[in-house]
Amino acid sequence: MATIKDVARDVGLSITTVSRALNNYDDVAETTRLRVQAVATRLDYHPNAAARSLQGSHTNTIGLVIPLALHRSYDAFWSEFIGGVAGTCARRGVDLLVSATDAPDAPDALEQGFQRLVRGHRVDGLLICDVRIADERIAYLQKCHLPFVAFGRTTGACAYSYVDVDGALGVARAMEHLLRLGHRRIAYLGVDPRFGFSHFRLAGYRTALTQARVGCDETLVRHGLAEEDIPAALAALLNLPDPPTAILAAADILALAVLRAARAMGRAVPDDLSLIAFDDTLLVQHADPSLTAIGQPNRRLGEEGMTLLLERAAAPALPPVQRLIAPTLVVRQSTAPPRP
Amino acid sequence: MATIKDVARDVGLSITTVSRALNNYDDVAETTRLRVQAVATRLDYHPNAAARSLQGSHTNTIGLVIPLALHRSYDAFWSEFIGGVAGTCARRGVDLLVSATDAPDAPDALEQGFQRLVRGHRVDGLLICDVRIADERIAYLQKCHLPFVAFGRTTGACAYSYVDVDGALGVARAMEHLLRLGHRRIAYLGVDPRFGFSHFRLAGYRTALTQARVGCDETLVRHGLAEEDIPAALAALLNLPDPPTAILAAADILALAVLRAARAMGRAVPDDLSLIAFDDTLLVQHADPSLTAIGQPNRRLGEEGMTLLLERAAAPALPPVQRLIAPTLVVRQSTAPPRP
DNA sequence: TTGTACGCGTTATCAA
DNA sequence: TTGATAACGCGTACAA
Repeated sequence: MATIKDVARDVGLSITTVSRALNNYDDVAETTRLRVQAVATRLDYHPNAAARSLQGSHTNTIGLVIPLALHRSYDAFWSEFIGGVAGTCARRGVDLLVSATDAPDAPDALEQGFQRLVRGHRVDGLLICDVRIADERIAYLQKCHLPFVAFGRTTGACAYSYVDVDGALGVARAMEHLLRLGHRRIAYLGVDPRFGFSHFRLAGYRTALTQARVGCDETLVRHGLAEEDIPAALAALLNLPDPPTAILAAADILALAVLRAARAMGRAVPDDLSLIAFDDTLLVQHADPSLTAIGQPNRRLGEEGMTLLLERAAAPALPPVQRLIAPTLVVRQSTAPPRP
Repeated sequence: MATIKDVARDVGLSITTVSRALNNYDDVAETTRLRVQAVATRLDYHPNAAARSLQGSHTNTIGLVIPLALHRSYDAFWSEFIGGVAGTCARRGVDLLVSATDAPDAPDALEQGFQRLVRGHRVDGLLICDVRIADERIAYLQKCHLPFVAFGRTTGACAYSYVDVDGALGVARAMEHLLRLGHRRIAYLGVDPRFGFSHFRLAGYRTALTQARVGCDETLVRHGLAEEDIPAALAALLNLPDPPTAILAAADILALAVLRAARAMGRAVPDDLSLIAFDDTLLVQHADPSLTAIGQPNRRLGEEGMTLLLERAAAPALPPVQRLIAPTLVVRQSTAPPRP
């Protein structure tokens, strides 16, 4: 592979001049620049990235930290998100280093690969995903003074940049839809609230009921659920003295499980029971009946996160930006007024 | 950030000794090694990756090239595949550089980012995805003498390493299942056969019929289809004088469209029409009736590809390995004997 | 067993 | 406008 030295020898100039010619310095004769460029092209010269980052102070590389055990690995979320991230990098000509590390609440999470990235000067900035409501990586990165953007947010107020879905707003819109239809007994089924997104969705549910002056009946709230817990949870809800007429399932997989369980129990959706899903995936769209759902723009989340990060990597002094993306409610066939 | 020089000064030894102590050379006193390690830890020293790759001849980094426009972005394929790739890298301590480039048949595909990786010495090896039946990247990489593994394969016989799904075998198993049920008129619906996977699935269909001495009726074959073409294609097939009794849809999205179109035309699956999908996604499993499908282990594909590549990056002289992964047929509710 | 000296490919500083 | 030289951090012949 040709180095700058080969080019210099071939064109009969010093290494210095070649470097400046190729980097568009303005103190080099135009004819010289042309000669140099011609030779560089002929020799198929490309600057060595390692030498560049060793000499300069930046690497032209950004790190993306994703969980090793991909939750939501069953749907298109990560495909779309990573597509957005990688596409943005490609357009800007930055390289993308992907590091899959253990879940951030694992005992030695900080010891994992992602520390290699920051301490080995591998990257100019980091986009960290799967942020938990308490996440020690935030403090660590702040201490390192490495530009970073979080996808997701902690609960504490803290001055760092993040992009996140406004889960509470999404839930609020869903609740508003149900309330307007006339529902007053609305149950909430969710996954582990230690996941940031789960936490904020649940919070949104409670807020929405309070603001609507309906009041939040905690017997209608079940979280920490997995798909297989749904039949029992639904049965318990429907056997209450004053059972819910609508259900908000804060993950698409849970919603589908509710649909199946309801059918097995002889309840029709939406006639006997309205149902809304969070996560507007193909699964939800293809269900029968198709489900009313809260959707988020996965690809755009990746794009926004990376755009924000690239700005900050270029100008680390920029103030933090905290951007909440509003989800959309898509009304389909699974919601209707409650039985009179 | 601490460099090796800081460690050397602090421990009162030369840079050389520190380097050897940390890299486990055996010509350094054990007590010295311990002292050095203690100081390195205390100073939070981590070797600079750029300096290492500049000095040595390798980068400890592997490149993954994915299409910029992710086909199959609607399902979990890329999530799972990338998860397998990234997990394997993480376990081996190699960094993963992801490059999203335009589709390989774009006019300037080779000019895209992925050339930066190979010519800028950014990586020790490359895993390229979305390989077409004719793909100029193969020849280019061979010329560069850069270790690489393809996910997917070209049609021409060529000595390079690849991992791919044995699409023909998958289809053969599906056909066998249908033939055993008694079907003789089996239609094939597929996407653009310029995609390698699509090409081999179609080939498997023809081979299976020939081997079963049923003969391949080309009027039952439609390819280059998208989801929206399905209603018309199905109508045309069912209006044939001797219509098919079973359909093999070589992509899950197509299969679901067939299911909907059949229902709209008043045909019951599987009573009037048997249906098999290729790609055993959640969508297919949750369909009603659930679909018999050919599945591939997406995560394992990523793991196998990266494992193969890491072997070759470590020992470039290793002979090429071409590994075909056998898909699995999962029989569900959408297949039954034809009406008598 | 340890230290000296050099080179990897590049850009920046300074002198010509 | 151009060139000689140093520096980035590390590994490694070779010498001590």
